[in-house]
Amino acid sequence: MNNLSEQNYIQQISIDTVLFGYEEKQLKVLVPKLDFKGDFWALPSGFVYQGEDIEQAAERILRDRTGISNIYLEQFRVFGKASRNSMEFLDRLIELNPEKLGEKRHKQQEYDWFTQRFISIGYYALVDISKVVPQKNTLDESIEWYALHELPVMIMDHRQIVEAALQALRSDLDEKQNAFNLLPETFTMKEVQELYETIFDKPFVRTNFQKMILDLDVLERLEKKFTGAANKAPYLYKFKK
Amino acid sequence: MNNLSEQNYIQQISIDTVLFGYEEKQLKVLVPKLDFKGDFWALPSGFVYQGEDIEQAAERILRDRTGISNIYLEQFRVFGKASRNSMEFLDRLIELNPEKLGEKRHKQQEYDWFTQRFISIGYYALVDISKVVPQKNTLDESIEWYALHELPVMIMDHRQIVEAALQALRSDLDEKQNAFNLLPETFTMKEVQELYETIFDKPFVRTNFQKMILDLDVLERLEKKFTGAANKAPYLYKFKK
DNA sequence: TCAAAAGTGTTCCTTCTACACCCATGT
DNA sequence: ACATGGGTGTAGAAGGAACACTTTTGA
Repeated sequence: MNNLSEQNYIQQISIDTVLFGYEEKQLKVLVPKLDFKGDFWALPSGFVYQGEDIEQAAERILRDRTGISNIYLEQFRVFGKASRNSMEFLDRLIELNPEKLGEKRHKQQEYDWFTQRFISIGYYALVDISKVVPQKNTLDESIEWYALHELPVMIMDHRQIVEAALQALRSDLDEKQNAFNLLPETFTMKEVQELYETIFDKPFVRTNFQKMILDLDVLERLEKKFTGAANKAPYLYKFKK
Repeated sequence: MNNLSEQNYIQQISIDTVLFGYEEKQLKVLVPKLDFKGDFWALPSGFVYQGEDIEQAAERILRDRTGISNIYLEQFRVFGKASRNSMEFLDRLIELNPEKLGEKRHKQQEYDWFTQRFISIGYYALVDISKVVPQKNTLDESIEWYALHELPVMIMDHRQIVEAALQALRSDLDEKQNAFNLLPETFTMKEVQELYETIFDKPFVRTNFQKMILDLDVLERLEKKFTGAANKAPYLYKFKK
């Protein structure tokens, strides 16, 4: 990778993405860990090329980490405090990794690039977690799904960004009916209910929930799913796209 | 004013503001007209200083045109298409104003600054229109309130920005109860109803509207307002801040 | 035939809508 | 007194919550 400041990026704008997945009755967020000493976790982020729509940039950033195109995306907020830069984080990174991050000339340029004040555009994304094979990029030591309640401590304001993304998801859900993007192709009503209960962190009454969802008229009923359990087989549904 | 590119602005980021006012049962938007030949209207816009929060920038831009601080502001969307630049507009401006916009050296720098691709952060703002004395800045020929349905043709995508702002206002209104920012300190229930009818472009039933608004529990009832008309005097209300 | 879970129907209650009614005001 | 517009109460409709009932499945 060339020096970042030489690449054709727009200055001082970053994209931060919060990719939500759903598994084992938990909302999860994909978080890479940086390949440096010191345990640094950071949301999948990146910059915008001069010739690129911001939405394309967000798609690209997520495609690089998931291998998936056409991820469901929503822009939810811009984080634009003047104090918003990564100097503190970078200084600590350098302090803990003196061998990797020497004082060479081009490193200084990278430092200058990264420590600028950045205005970050926040996107959240929803994906069928089973479709994702998380991909490390060159700076990652690892990349993992973390349950919302077990998120690692992240750099800068990334924790608040996740929180804001969750709020946005909750308030978008009724209108956009986008939660189904977190489920596989087909699913049972019980799975939908558990998903909603997870997102809103509250229980729903089974029978009323079923009516409420079916009244949305966005699901198509398929064949029954025989699980082998000694009870009535539930219908499978799929989301009418 | 110095050359823009020499000022301490963040590159390629602009703030576009849609300032709503309310008067004569109409929603109005404050739109300056540029002091050049050719009838160019543009939303109040500006750039972000390096040491400035984006919210501060939006406040500053509106304060410069209205003289008012503490305007009610909501960030509503980022416009970030790669094709989003003002080259077409600027070329026409220069073509029509050759005497003002010669080919001097520093003009070229201005040209280069302005024709960059810009990512614009959209804010809408709500204000008591009677408090505003619109202020031209150095580039304005005029600055006027235009009713939503009588907006002049604006440059670039500014018309779509207004449209998006209006959508955002409508969808925020229930949750944020921010419409009262468009009214004076005190107002009657009828005025509130007319405002809502204007914003949503649909009628409300008087008696039910009154109950609905009072149930919000955000208004304080004051003394009656005697208009001199031969009918019961309505109460005045003010917004519990 | 039983337990467990899924699907449907029914009752009850809250909320919303339409409208009747009364109240205040100046002529 | 009465015309006009403002404020409140109420009956009916609609929608949501709670729960009873039926169906399906494998043991």
